[in-house]
Amino acid sequence: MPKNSSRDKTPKPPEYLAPVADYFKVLSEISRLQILSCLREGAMNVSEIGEATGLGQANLSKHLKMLTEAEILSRKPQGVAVYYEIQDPMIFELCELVCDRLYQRMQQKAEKFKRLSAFSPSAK
Amino acid sequence: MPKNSSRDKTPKPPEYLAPVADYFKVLSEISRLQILSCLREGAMNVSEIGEATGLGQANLSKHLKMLTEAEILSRKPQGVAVYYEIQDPMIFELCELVCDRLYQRMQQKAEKFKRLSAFSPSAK
DNA sequence: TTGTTAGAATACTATATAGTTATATAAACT
DNA sequence: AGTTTATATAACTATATAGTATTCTAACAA
Repeated sequence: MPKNSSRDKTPKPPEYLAPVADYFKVLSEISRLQILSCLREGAMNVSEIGEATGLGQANLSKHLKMLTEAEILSRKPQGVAVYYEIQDPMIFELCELVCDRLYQRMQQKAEKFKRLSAFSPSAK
Repeated sequence: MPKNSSRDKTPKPPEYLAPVADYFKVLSEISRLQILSCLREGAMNVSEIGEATGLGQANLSKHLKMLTEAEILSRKPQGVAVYYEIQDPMIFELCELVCDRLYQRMQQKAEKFKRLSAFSPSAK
C-alpha cells in the first residue's frame, strides 16, 4: 500500500507532463509557426519555404528537423530537393483555438475600454 | 497597390504569430503544467501549490505571475495569502488534444512493433 | 510598536536554444 | 572522374529563462 494514502495530494510525477511540454515547445517559436503557416497550402521544398519565410538555410533546416521529429511534418526527398508537408493537422486546431481566444480577449478589452473610457461618447 | 501583387506568396508578417507563440510558450514548461494540473481541482494558495508541486517559493511565484499575465490564472488575495485559480479552462482542451494525440501515436507504434517484430508470437 | 508569516521582487547562475558561418553529404549533370 | 545544386550537420555566439538565494512588502498578531 502506498504510504501517502491518508490524503492523496497526487504529487503529480512531472515525467508524464514532459512530452506535453515538449510538444507545446515546438509550437512556441515564431519561425516554426511561420513554417507551418506556409505549409497549410501544401507541400513545399526547403528552398521554397526559405523564400516564403525569409529564414536562413541552416536555421530553417534545424526547425524542419524539430518539426519532423515531433511528427508534425513529414519529409519526402525528391531527387536533390526535399519536400516537407503537414503530417498532423491537429496543430491547426490548436493554433485556431488559441487565436480565437486571443481575438475574443482583445475584443472584450476594446469593449470595456469603450464603455469605461473617460472621453467616450457617453453611450448616446 | 502593393508591389508583390503578381504572385502573392503571402510573406506572413510574423508579428501576428508572436502572440500565439507566446501563448504556447507559457504551456511549454513542465513546472507550469504541474501548477495547472494542481489547480484543476480548484483554487489553491501559493503555499499549497508549493507543497503539491515541490517548486521553490520564488520560482513558483514567477511561474504564477506568467500564468496570470497570460490570463490563464486569476489571482485572488485573501488576507495574507493569495489564491490562484484557473481563469481560462481552454488550456485543458489544448492539453487534452495533445495528450490524446501522443497516446494515439504511442499505441500505433506499439501495434507496429508487435506486427513487425522479428520475435513476435507470429499472430497465432 | 515589534514580530511573524505569505508572497513578490531583485540579483545571480547555469542551461538551453535561435541564429549564423562554415563544412559535409548526396543527388543530378558535364 | 569533376561540378553544381539542395539540404544537412557542426561549431560558435548571443540571448532568454528556469531555478535559487536574498531582500522587500504587506497583512495580521502579540
